[in-house]
Amino acid sequence: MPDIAKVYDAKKYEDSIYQMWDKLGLFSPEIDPSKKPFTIAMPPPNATGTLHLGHATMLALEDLMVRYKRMAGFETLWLPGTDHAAIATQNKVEGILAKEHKTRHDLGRERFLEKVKEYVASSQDTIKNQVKKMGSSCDWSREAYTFSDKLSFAVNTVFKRMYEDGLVYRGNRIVNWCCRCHSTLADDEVSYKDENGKLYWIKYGPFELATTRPETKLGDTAVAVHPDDFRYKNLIGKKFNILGVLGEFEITVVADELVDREFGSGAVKVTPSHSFMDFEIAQRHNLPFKQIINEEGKMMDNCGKYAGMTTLECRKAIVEDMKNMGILLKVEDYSHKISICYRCGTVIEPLTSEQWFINVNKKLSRESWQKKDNDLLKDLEGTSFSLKDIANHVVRSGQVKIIPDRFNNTYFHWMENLRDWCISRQIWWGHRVPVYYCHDCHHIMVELEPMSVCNKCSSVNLKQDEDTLDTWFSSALWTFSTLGWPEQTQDLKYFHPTQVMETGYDILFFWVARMIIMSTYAVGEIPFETVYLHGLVRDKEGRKMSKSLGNGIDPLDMIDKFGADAVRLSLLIGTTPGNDMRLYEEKISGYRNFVNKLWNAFRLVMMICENNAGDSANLNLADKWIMTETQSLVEEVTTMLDEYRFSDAGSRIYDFTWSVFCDWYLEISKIHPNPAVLKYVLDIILKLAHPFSPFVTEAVYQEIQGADPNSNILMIQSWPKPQNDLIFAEEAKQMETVVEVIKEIRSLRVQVKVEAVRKIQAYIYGAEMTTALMKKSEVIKRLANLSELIIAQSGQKIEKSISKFVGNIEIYLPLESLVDSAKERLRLKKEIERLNAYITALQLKLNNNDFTAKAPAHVVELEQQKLLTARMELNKIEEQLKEV
RNA sequence: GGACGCUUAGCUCAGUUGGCUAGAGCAUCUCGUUUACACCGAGAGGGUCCAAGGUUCGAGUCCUUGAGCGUCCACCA
Repeated sequence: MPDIAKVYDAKKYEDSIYQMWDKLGLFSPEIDPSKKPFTIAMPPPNATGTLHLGHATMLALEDLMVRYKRMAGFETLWLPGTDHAAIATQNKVEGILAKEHKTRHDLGRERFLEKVKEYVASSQDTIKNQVKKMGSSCDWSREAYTFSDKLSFAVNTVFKRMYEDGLVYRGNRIVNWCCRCHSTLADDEVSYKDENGKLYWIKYGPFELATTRPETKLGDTAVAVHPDDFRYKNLIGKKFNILGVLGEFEITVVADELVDREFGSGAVKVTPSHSFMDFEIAQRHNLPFKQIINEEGKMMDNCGKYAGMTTLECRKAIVEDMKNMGILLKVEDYSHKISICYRCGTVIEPLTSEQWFINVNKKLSRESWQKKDNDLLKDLEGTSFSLKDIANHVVRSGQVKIIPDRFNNTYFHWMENLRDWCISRQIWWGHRVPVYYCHDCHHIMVELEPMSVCNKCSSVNLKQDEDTLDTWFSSALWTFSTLGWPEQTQDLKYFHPTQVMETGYDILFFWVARMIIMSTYAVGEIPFETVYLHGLVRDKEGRKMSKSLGNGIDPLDMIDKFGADAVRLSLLIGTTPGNDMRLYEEKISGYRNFVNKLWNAFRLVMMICENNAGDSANLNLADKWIMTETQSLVEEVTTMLDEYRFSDAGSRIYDFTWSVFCDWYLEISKIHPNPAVLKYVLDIILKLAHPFSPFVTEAVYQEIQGADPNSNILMIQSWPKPQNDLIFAEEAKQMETVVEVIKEIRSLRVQVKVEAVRKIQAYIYGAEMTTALMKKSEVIKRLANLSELIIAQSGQKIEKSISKFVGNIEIYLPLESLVDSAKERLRLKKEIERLNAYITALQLKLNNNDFTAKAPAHVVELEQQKLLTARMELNKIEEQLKEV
């Protein structure tokens, strides 16, 4: 073996192995109706992004599932792609322009978009190559991009259909406005942060009331109180002239349940145009709307001397003026949460604006939902349903299963409280709203393709809507737009609905929920059967990784340092769905060690096989044991993978490989080699481990085959099945005893401080295990470092020795010179003490009639067995104590 | 204000319908280079499983309450 390195060199293998798989076209499935498909639509990373640990986690998990299913015989499609990431990308390019002291307005819409396109094109390959670095076996021939012509067509198609169904509408309503991004945001694109602000108490006509935003007073049109609030009952319905900083203005007093009597004075000033709650109250009570803040976040012309100020400047000025007028009663410290933009952190300005919305409550008929012959509406009563109803139903009825299931509640809660989804954005980078306005006849047209002539009056004086669509609108179509929809392609028919959607729980709402809404509506199918949610990767202290903290780990650095397999394993093992995980270098290096262990196991197997002829027919005790262990390994790992218990499956393989195969079977093989068995077990390990660590397993698989021109590829081998004819329960048990005996001798040696190099004698009285022990006497001798081993069924106690009893088996190490009788007696007494406590506990349990009557028979039997064994050991020790 | 999660060895975490003298990796200590691997081997120490109640023959596991930490959601101006 001179040519195979002692240390596995990930760099030497990973890229070339990936290229080999790719070149052979192994990532692309065939459409084969005789086989079941397994499909995952990869959550598309931002086209201009770089790989972070969230991506790495996602890729490791999905590649694991996909590789497993591929080997298990499914036609497996993992469809990759990128997202145009409207706001995020536009912000990036604007940032670049800012360095040249330019804004997008300096360039104009067209040139700016050119620039973004260029930028995307130049950076798109980066993320793609990084995805490949992880070993992702995704089908690049079907790669998609949310802003490609095909997917844009799908976007327009859905928009048009929704418009025709009355689900998309244009309305002047209150929206979240980010002044920096200069755009609306959906409700869930708003984050919150704590702020230590002030609560201002104002004299307000007959009221005294508290507000955090005195500047909005300029837009007040009402005061609201709780309908049952006796303090204000006689004021309800009346109108008052309020003294304000710009003179008097009129308000109406309305009663609304939304008002909290406990807060402040129980009276709220109502600013319909700049507060969600106030907007709702105003709508209910037909109150006038008065917009005072514009889209730049500045006070409008109707604000007199305050016009042109930012809201904060205005707040300062108004507070000062109110103080001077004597209508500011007091100012209290007040900490509360303010809403900020999730992209840039700017404070959100709620304002009313003309926007496009998706109506989530409008009901459509049963027929319009049932587009396909499937179970979509199964067990659903009623004749018409809203987007919300159906999205709720498919999860409630179990058609879409969320792992872990506690996220069901979160999902339902969100869905039930969902308000109409504002989908128009005032940024330029994104799918332009496919609506055209005729300036001559005022006809409004929703079109799939760009149009230039009014289809009603033939005027060419048309203008397309300036706005673009929320980036999540296009990603919501991801599972089907990527398969060719609205065309009824073979891909769509075969691969949709997809089987698994794997993503972080942080985008359950942004994305997962919206995919369910869009797929059920547009295709009439659920988008996926199972949602597997992974947690966030945190640092060793449990903190979020961030640039400012400098605690981020770059997965690419880690791949460079430890190899992709090690990175994958560190993200797969020791983690549970839906829970955050911690990652740090020591963890990754630990799995790098495992990868190397596997590599060296292969080297040893090769060495042994080179020097020994195969003798597969004749299985010895150890062979039968490892065969038996291997069968249960296969069975358990398969079950765990089927149950999405990836961490369990991974650690099971890890433990078997290291602690069973390497520590025992390989050591035994140095004495009693059986090449056929060695190769068989190694082959199983490679197959089972392949979905977790594809590179090293494939590298080994290829090395084993050497220069064979017809060599096989591990990636497409069949997943192993447990073979009943290779299970030898009796022999496995015997071998376990042999292992235990060796462990005990080793332990005894250290206890009495026999130098490691010194070979000693041992007597073993094996009782019913004698034959088995004899068969493996050579192994015991070598692994326990013995000079001489005497095995008998039974015999005399050996004086001046240290002893240990494994059930009925007696072990003596005659070490006259080393045995300190006093110490040995003490050791034995301690053993007796421990055993006595144990036996007492067991007896107590077994003497309890309730236990024997109520516990299952096998549990009782197990406890009895334990007692029997403990008693045997106790007897032996007590006898031995006399000899010392 | 609601909902959820976490709390198990010094550290990071497993522990699947209750059956556990509670496990792993890292770290620590002792010893070690015989045909793979020092990215290694052998052995050892280390835990009232957050607290208090309850259900049960039996609780790390189920229920109730509480504490600490964390996350998400919501129209408290």
